[in-house]
Amino acid sequence: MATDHTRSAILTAAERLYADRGFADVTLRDIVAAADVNLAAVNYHFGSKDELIAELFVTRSLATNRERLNELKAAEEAGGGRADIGVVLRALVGPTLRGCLGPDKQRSDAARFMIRASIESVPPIRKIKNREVDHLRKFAAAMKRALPDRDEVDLYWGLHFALAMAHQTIRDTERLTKLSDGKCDLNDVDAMIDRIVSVAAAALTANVARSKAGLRVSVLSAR
Amino acid sequence: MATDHTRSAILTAAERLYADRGFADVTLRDIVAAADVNLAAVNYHFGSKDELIAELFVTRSLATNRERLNELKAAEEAGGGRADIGVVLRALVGPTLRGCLGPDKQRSDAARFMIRASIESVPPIRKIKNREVDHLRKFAAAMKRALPDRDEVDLYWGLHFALAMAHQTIRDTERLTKLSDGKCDLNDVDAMIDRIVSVAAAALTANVARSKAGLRVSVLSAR
DNA sequence: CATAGTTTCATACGTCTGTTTGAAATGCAA
DNA sequence: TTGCATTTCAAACAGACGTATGAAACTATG
Repeated sequence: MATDHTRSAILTAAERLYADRGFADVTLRDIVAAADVNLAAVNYHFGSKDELIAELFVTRSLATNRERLNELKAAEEAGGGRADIGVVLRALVGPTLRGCLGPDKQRSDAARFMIRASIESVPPIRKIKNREVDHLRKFAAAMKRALPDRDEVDLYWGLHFALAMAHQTIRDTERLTKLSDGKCDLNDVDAMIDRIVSVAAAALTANVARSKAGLRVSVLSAR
Repeated sequence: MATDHTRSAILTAAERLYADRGFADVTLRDIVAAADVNLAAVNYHFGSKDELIAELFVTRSLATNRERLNELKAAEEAGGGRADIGVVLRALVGPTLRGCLGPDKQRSDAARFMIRASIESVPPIRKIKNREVDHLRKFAAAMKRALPDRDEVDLYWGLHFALAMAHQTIRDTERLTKLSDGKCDLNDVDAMIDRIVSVAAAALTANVARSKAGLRVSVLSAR
């Protein structure tokens, strides 16, 4: 009651299980067993399984977005209303990557839960997820401020690619580890963030002098 | 019998449904309804649901890998045993991207099925998927031949990022379309492949003159 | 045509799912 | 304590799932 122990035990257990095993493989009975509460407690406290998932998602979604925007805002204020493109991208992918791969177990569950949610499309989440676009628009705007001369479409692609690299890196660490025989160090989170940000930033800045057509042709001609 | 109509109808319907809606949401009853065959036909022809999925995956996996390797081989032979890095990356991501987003409906189902399979980790597939690493090793080797001076670890990351951008682009076309208000054209598949390949290639070549440390610091200092 | 082998079909089985129920337990105010 | 509201609990529910069964329909060989 005071802290509603049962309720939060369910949330914690559910988040961890969903993060570890995905939505499809986890049943309410798994969750209540992990939380050590009665089966009916879920429906009593949350109404339904879907509402439990939805609550988990909105909570974490708001937290992630807040963290990203704080980092962005701090950077832009420090730069007098404009931040370097690398810093903008870092604010975008940093929180999630640090969360997923950092040492904090609770944060890791939370971040990995969000990755699952962004991949496995479960009905209660799908409805809410549209808001994410509004959130990303703020980053697109910051990127535009960082690179005012850059074609808008390039910026959207850059943002898209940055998120793609971050998500795939979290989701499929196993394959990269195997492929590289462990040479790609996935424990050094900061180095990894640097790598992703620098690739995305390079894609947006390296050839700003060249024309778009020139870039295209140089690749096309290699076919 | 002659063509085993029932068997192939099941395969076709299953592939389309799994591609559209994912593994979790599709039941055998959905599949047999779409294929217009009897429920028991699945177990009669394939043994079990898992074996059906496995057959689907193995078939498509082999086909994709063959297509990629053909493209790589042709390019390397044309270049006297060595292909430009852009061409190697194109052979890696091209077949899947063209398959998923191209006009051919059957191919699109097949490619999108493979994307689902690479994301939603269902037991019958997980076991087989380890072979993919062996397949990717061949591309890592080709990349090494294209860029012999480049640090091995950078190449693995580059390969990883190229696949990441390709997969995310296929999986989440909706978000990018919304974010860009339709300005990012996802129908022009070739332009999209160019974009992904050029970003990945740029990440691997643009700063070959600079030291790795230099690149890192330039980004780190922007924090 | 008759017969053996293959394929289809309706139907049912057992299990697992999310949800509901009504009683028991608990906490707290008067 | 008594009384009332909240929370827990064991048990059961209806429905959906993958799978199994045995009879019917079909195909093709002798």
